[in-house]
Amino acid sequence: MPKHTSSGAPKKARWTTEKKSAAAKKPHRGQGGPKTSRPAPAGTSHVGGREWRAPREDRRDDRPSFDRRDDRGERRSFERRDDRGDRGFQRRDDRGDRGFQRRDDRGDRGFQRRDDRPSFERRDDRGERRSFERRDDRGDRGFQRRDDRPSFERRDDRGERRSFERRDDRGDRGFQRRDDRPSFERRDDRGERRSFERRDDRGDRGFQRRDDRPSFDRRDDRGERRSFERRDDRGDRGFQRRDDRPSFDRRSDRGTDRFVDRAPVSFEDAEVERMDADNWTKATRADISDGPVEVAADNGFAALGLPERLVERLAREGITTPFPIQSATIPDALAGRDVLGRGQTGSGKTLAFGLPLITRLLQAELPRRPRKPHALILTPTRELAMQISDALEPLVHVTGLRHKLVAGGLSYTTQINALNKGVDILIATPGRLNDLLERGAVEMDDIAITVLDEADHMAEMGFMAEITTSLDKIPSDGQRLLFSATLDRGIDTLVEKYLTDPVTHSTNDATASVEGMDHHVLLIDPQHKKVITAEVANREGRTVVFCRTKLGADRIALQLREQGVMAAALHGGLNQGQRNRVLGAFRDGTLPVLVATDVAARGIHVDDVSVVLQVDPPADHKDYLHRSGRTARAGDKGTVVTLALPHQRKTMERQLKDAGLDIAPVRATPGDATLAATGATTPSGVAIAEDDFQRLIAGPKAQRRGPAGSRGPRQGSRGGFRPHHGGRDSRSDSRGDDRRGRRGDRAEGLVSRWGDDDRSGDRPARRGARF
DNA sequence: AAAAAAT
Repeated sequence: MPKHTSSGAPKKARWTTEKKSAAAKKPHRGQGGPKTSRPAPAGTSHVGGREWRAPREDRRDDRPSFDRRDDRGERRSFERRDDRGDRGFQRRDDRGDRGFQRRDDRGDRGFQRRDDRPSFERRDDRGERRSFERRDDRGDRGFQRRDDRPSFERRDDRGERRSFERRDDRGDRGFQRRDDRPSFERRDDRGERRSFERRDDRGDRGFQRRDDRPSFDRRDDRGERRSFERRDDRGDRGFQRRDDRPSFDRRSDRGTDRFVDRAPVSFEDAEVERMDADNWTKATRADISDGPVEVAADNGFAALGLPERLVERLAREGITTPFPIQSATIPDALAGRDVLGRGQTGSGKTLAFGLPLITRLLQAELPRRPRKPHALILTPTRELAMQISDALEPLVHVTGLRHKLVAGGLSYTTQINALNKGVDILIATPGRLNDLLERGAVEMDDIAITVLDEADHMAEMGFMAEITTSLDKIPSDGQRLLFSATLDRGIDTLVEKYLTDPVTHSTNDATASVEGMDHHVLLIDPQHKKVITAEVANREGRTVVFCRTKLGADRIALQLREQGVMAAALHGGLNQGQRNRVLGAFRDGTLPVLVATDVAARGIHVDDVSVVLQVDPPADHKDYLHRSGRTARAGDKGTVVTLALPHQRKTMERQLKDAGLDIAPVRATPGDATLAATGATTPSGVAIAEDDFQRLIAGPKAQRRGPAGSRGPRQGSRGGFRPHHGGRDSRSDSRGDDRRGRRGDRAEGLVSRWGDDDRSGDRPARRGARF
């Protein structure tokens, strides 16, 4: 029915394609139009006036695992108990609260929920309530899973057994889960410890908390000091665990055996690695103890109607003049309108949606409620989610709001705990978000603002089903912001389904982003690819090499190292710890060449990438623009080199045209002048020692024990990776009081350095670029 | 093909 909910645009090409493929995979389910009717009035401020959605049924059914845990209380520490009692009450309140409204609401949501459960009623209800998409989605997912999985080789192996049961009785999952996840318990332990530590910290932070103590909790969520304390605690925790539940330890150890090919063999190693990964947002805490900052009378952000606190915080970093995309979208977004924003790569889209989002939440003064965030920012990759989280952190911080990063590869515990405590802004990747939704750890009832970053990418096949799963749970009267450097028709389905009377802001043409760049398309012979790649990559400054596959990335990185160019691969086949370390090292400057799949194609900001080298041509012109956009950020210069084999020439020419570039491919051979013109030089040819490389990207366990194979001679705690103390380079920190000093010390790991260098005020050239 | 959840 509601096919014409929103403005015009009746094209359904994408939809059809998607439908087709879904139907092909899952023949038993019919097709249906997009559901979600959006009765919502357009363009009004929803946030303030919005009623709280009646949550739903008792959680008990939905989240057996939690209840179970509660029941099991024995092991719980004291803190835990307090915690529990606390939570118990809250929950009950919640429930009671809902009592009345729930009924109204039930038709709406209560049932949906039930669908997730294995119960019978569900079937009855489902037919109607359930959107078709949802079903397709589900079937789809089942299939996709299988197809998709191969790439996650490891998981495949691991999941083998499970996949059986899983698939057949997905609804049953609740039960299996119980058996399956001993590790949660362990994590519970971790959680406990944290609350312990928290206490110690409390005194520490008394000051900042006065307002409504966002900092305390937020920090807690982020585990900021964890890396710090962890060290002291480590042994401790080990013991506790052993005493408490040896059986679980054993089990999980067994579990990690499946990671045969990887360094961490023990559970502890894996866990430490996880924690490390989860740890890296932490270093970016803003320091609010700094004195007030002059906000110039002509501050452009103030003029846009943003609150003083935000304006001041931005000014503190030298950000006083909004970029075009920001000037264009912020007023409309502040007014509560749905926005489609297209701004060139590196043009500050994060702030364009981040600032109005924060502002509106601030104005709305929504009560913070467990598991019910008020805003959601969805991104296609974990790294991007982290980057956004870090970029917004200081702004969220000064407004007393809380945000939380919810993404795969990071600990569930911190995420769930944070959600339970109440979070305003959720920054998420689709998979983990859906996971947490299924677990009942997060609910969308109170989401008032939704942002889709890289929206066109999210609208592509592989993502669509997953994001609609989440988006369908969001009240339809909220505000929605879709952003990307390339917004094409692919997003029509999304726009139609989820946006109401959107305003489109397109600053420049999508191709304007390429202006600061030199583009070279080199026609080469296959046998020269390896050498030419090395020559182009061997230069001053940072280089990002893009290739099509994960194996390709690994191989090319290896080949580069063999030729004397220090390079490391970044792709989704690595665990999060590895991903973080590699990207951290690249941001850091310790790794000059990053060889990445398209995981790094969008949104990732690294300063001073001088060259983007595309060893494999991009899939389409949009990818060309996004990949290229890793260089020449925020007005900087950059070079883009694309290698094309003879048979790829035509494709490349078309892409260049579509991208609006007037570039002709030129022939190139190793050592040739064309190459030199791009800054290429001949590498030493002396292979980089594997040890040196490993040290560069080694995880914390390698620090303690050495690499998996040669774990004999100890390499001191200063293996280059984690200069825990000292080793602080001179970068950054235009403002440094003792507090920052402390933070710097403990945040020195490569991993936890995200926005750090970006954030320093002494790099005017790139000011604001990280946003 | 990649990405996004894997206890």
